[in-house]
Amino acid sequence: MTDCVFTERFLRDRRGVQLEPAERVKLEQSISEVLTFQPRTTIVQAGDFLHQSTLLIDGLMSRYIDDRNGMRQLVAVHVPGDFVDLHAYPLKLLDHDVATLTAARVAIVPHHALDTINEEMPALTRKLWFSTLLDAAMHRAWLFRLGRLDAVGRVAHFLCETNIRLVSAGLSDGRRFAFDITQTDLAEICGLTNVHVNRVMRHLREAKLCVFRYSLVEVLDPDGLAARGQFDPTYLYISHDRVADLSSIARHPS
Amino acid sequence: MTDCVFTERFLRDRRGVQLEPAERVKLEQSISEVLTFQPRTTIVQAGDFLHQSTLLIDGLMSRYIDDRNGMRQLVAVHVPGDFVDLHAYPLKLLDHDVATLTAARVAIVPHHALDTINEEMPALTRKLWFSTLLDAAMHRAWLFRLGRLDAVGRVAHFLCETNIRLVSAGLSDGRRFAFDITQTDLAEICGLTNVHVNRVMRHLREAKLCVFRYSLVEVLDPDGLAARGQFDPTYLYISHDRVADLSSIARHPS
DNA sequence: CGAACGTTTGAGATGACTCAAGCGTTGTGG
DNA sequence: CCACAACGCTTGAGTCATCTCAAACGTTCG
Repeated sequence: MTDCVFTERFLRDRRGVQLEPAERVKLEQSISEVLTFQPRTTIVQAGDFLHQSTLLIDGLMSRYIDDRNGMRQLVAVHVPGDFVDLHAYPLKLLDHDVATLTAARVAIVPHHALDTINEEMPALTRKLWFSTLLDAAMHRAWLFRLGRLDAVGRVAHFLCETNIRLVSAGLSDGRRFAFDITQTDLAEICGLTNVHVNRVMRHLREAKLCVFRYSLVEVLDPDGLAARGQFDPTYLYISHDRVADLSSIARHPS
Repeated sequence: MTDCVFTERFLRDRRGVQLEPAERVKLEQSISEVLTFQPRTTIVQAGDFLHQSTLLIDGLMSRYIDDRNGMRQLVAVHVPGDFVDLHAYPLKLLDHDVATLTAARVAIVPHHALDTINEEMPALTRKLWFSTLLDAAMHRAWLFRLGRLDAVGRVAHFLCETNIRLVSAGLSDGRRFAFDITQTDLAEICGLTNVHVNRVMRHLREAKLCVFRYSLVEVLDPDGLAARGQFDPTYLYISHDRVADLSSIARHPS
């Protein structure tokens, strides 16, 4: 019996797509190897033809698009449990780069294994499909953030999103979480300059909403931060019962 | 033999996912009805539980998120051939609204028909999956646009994208296309105010890059417009041979 | 200890916004 | 057929959020 340690966090707490035990075993058996990468390592370049996808086990990863002048826009940040580039399975090549932010441990899933799942396990296929659409839903929330929020709102919204995702992954207690990225990363996420992100962080600190220092995010006022960022977690498709837990965790952190 | 008039444009010219005749027939047979909507009609509200998806046959549609103050951010614009809310099949409920921009004719595909495809036609399922990931790739291009381009660049980028998509759909000759949306729509797409979009359009006109008037977009200088918007169409996954056609069409419009 | 990197602050420039008004076009009812 | 309302487009003036450039400071690591 396979020990399902690698896929443990995949689709955890997501509405209506809990994996059946057999599905989880199948997925675990689809892993060909487990690799460790250094921080800031590019693992996929835009345009590469891919024969495998990457499930993040530990650490943080990003996906990004660079412009002609070396400016960078992050289009996703990935936390443990995310199937980072599963979309490369139907797409075959990507329109963006994929890199680690921190040191990261990942499970490699060859596309021929996904072919087998696609042929033989339609229900699991639909759950994998769901997981790529969760990323698309996050893209849309990011579009809202960039298009309609001011600088403080954008950072607040992003921090709320990350907090909830990390609670789901068991890596935040709803009030504090380790988050080893720089203010420049935050700028590339929120479409701002690093200088302005610094001023935004000071504002959030002085407003007693959130402190981010020494790679640690402390959410002082979850409701206030969510209000400032107009954050509504519906798009994360967290199970209803789990959402209730999250609010209570945020009020009474362990 | 079913006449495949409704799905004709679906995945047309997309790299590596041409539909087999049997797949096209299956898809066509999955359509339960064909409906016509007035302009500016909301057809799905965020949070609705959905049992069907919508394939756009004629007209323009949009997907959008509204903020707390009535500001709106469009997250997608759909052209004929787009399977507008296919992602509702795995997701079951959406995180955003869906509405027509112009009058629109759509084909309705019940989810139980997609269940059959999911169970019996894994190759077609993967192509449907691909089509939802194409939308995700467009989301990412939009994130780049909002995060890293200035106002003129954002509008230029969007017009380039729309031009290429409409060429693929057979609705642009690469130089001119009918596009019945307002400057306020353009503002909600590009994260700007309608007043500023007006100034941007004047700039594009005076720079002899593009004129948008009377619901008609005229691309005066395709290469110049693409350069101004840092537009690279790779993310649209257009077939290679077709891309060559497009460039030549742009140079010698029919 | 020095180099590299990330954070913080200041001053000045600028792109986009807000508010306000006028204009053009379209559709409708008297 | 005209009048008017509704809507979208255009322009101007002034404000403000964010950017740019520059320098200093703190932290980490070899």
